[in-house]
Amino acid sequence: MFKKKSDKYDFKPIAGIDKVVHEPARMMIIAYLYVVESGDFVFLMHQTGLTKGNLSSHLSKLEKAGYVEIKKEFVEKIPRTLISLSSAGRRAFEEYQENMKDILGRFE
Amino acid sequence: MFKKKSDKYDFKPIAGIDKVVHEPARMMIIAYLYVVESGDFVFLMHQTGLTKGNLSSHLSKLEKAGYVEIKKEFVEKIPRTLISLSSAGRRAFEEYQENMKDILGRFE
DNA sequence: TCATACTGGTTTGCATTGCAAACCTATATG
DNA sequence: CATATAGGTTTGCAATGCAAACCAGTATGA
Repeated sequence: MFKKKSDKYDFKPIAGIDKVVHEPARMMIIAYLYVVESGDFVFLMHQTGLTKGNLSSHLSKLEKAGYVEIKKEFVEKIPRTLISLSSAGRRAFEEYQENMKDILGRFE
Repeated sequence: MFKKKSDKYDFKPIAGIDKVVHEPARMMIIAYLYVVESGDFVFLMHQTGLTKGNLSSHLSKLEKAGYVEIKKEFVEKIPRTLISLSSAGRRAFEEYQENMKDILGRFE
């Protein structure tokens, strides 16, 4: 997304940051999924500290962006929502990291 | 803001990110002011690519947070708005950088 | 001289968020 | 069978980001 050899004092690229990832609540979700590969709804709720309503809507947003895959399965008649990062989500998060590091690196 | 020796897989601190700095438009503004010490309204408008309405409201928000100081002076009868980062703003930005680097550093 | 345009902003209005409370459905429990 | 609990989704609201509309002062020009 950013140019490789960007002008050190051109900060306009900051405006192009991926807001789906940038939002802290979603960043937490993505960060967890990035390291654990897959987690269920309740796990994510506890790890992130988000309320369930909040978590639910952020997951919807991530799903609409194509960043997570949501599979609902039944375990002993109890529904279980399994969430995992899609390859697009993984890529988006890695790009986000690069962009942020690029920006932050300019102040050293 | 974050603990020094944070658990590598505890991402809750992400939720504590300073949203005043985190918002891309304001991050641009702060980034410029961080390196140039002081700039006027028109300069910031061009450097950030923000519309003036947008810039104006973000500056108000930064001022209310105590992150910038705004001085209005007259130069040859023409009003000139000079904006500079306050020490609190400078500190906030540095803390933000540390926090983000801490987080991003966990995925290497 | 009065209108017209430009510069430098601020305010207003709207569409989009993030958030939690309220709600829904299904299973367990007294 | 009432009531609680688990696992989510939907609803309602307050706060945001954004640009269009507005406003004041200065220069231009017929």
